[in-house]
Amino acid sequence: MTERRPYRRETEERRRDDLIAAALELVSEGGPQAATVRAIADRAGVTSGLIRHYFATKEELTRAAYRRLMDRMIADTSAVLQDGPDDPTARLAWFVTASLSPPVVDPVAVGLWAGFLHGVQRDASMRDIHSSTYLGFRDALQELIAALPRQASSAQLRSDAIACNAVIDGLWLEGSVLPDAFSAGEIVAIGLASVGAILQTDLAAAMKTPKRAQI
Amino acid sequence: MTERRPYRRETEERRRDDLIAAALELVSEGGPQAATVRAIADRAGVTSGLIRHYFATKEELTRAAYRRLMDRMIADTSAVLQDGPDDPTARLAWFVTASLSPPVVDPVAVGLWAGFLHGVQRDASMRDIHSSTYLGFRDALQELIAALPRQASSAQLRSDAIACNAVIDGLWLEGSVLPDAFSAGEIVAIGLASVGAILQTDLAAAMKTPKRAQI
DNA sequence: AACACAATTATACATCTGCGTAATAAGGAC
DNA sequence: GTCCTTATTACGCAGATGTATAATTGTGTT
Repeated sequence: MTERRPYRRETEERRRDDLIAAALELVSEGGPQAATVRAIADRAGVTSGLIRHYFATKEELTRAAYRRLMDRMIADTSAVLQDGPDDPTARLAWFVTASLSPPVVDPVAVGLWAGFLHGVQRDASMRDIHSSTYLGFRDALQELIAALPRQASSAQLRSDAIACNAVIDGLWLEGSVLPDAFSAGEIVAIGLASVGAILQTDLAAAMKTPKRAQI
Repeated sequence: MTERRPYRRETEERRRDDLIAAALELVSEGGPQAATVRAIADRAGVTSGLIRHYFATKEELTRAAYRRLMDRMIADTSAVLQDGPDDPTARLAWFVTASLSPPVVDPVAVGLWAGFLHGVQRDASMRDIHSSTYLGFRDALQELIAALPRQASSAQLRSDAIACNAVIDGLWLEGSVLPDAFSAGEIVAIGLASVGAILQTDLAAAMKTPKRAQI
C-alpha cells in the first residue's frame, strides 16, 4: 500500500536518449561495470524495468551507447571542415588540429572508448560499428591528403593515410590519458609537425594563414 | 561431510604468479568484470579464499596484475636491443620493428591495456605504474633517437620522441584492434617509413643491413 | 467525461558478487 | 614417528546483478 512514484510520459526518442546518455556517463565515471541496469535507470530518473521496455537486452543498450559515442567523436572532428578554409593544405591542418583538441582529446572520451573496447573485440556488431567509424575517419583523412598539391600513387596514399591516422590516434591517446605530461598546445604542434613531415608539407605554416579569403 | 578437494602445497611465488596470470587471462577474455575473485581462483586451480591469503584485497591483486602486464610489454620491446645491431640507425629500426610485431601487437594485449585503463585513471598508484612505463618507453626511444648521426636541440629531441612514440602507439592500437585491416608486414613498413620521415632518416634501408659486423 | 491503451512503476527471482571466518590437511623440525 | 605451523579449503553472509511479470497510472481520443 505504498505510494507509487509519479511520472511523466515521454516520447520514445527522448527516453532512449536519456538512457543512452546515462549509460555513457556511468561508463565514463566508473568503467563498464558501473553501468548496471539499476544505475542507468537511476541516473536517467526512471525505474529499471523501463530499460527493458526500450531495449530488449542490456547488450542492445550498450550497442546503442557505443554507436552514439563514436558518432559524436566523428561529428566533433568533421564539423570543423564545414567552416574550414578552402586551401587543401590549410584544410588538412584544421582537421589535424581539431582531432587533437578538446572535446576529442579528453580523458573522459578515452575512458569511454577503452570501456567499450572489450565489447568491440567480442561482439560482431560492435566490431562493425568500430571498423566503419575508424575507416570513415581514415577515409576522410585520405581525401584531405589526396587533395594536397603533390604527386602520390594510390598505394602511397593509403600508407600515408594510415600513418597520419596513427600519429593522430597515438597523440590522442597520450594527450588524453596523461594530460599533465604535455604543455598547452604541445600535442597539436607535434601533430602538425609530424603529419607534415610524413607528407612533406608544411602544415604549421598553413595553420597561420587567414581562414578564408573574404568575399 | 563432503570430500575435500586434494591440493598441492606451492611456493608463495608460484601461487602469486598463477593468480596474476589467471587474472590477466580473464580480463583479456571477458573484460574487467570477468575477473571476479571466484573466477580467478577457479582459473588458477584454487579456491577463492586463497586469494585473500596472498592479496589483502582484490584491488591489490589488480595492481599486481597491471604491473605484470606493463613490465612484460616493456620487456618484450627492450629485449631486442640486447641482441640488436650496433649502428644507431639500425638499432632504432629494430626497436620500431619489435614494437610493431607480435607479441607486442596483439589483440589480447590491447584488450588488457584497455581493461585496466579505467583503473589507471582512477587509482593513483596505478597511474604511477602507467606513467612510469610510458615515460620509460619514451625515454628509451629518445635515447635511440639522440644517438642518431644528426643535429637536434634537446627540445627538438623531446618533440621527436613524443611524435615517434605516438606513431608507434597509434599503429599498435590499430594493428591490434583491427588485425584484418592490414596486410602482413604493412604495419611495420608504415612504422619504419613514418618514424623515418619524422626524423629524416632512412630506417627501412637500415633494417636491411646485416645485423652486426661479425667478429 | 469516460475509455482504452501504452508507458511506467513495482516486485519477484535465481544467480552471482566480494569478503570474512573457522575447520583441516600438508610439510617440516625434532 | 610426533607435533607444530601455516597453507588451503569449505562455508556463510549481505548485497548486487540481469531478467521477467504483474500492477498501476498518465494521456490522447471519442
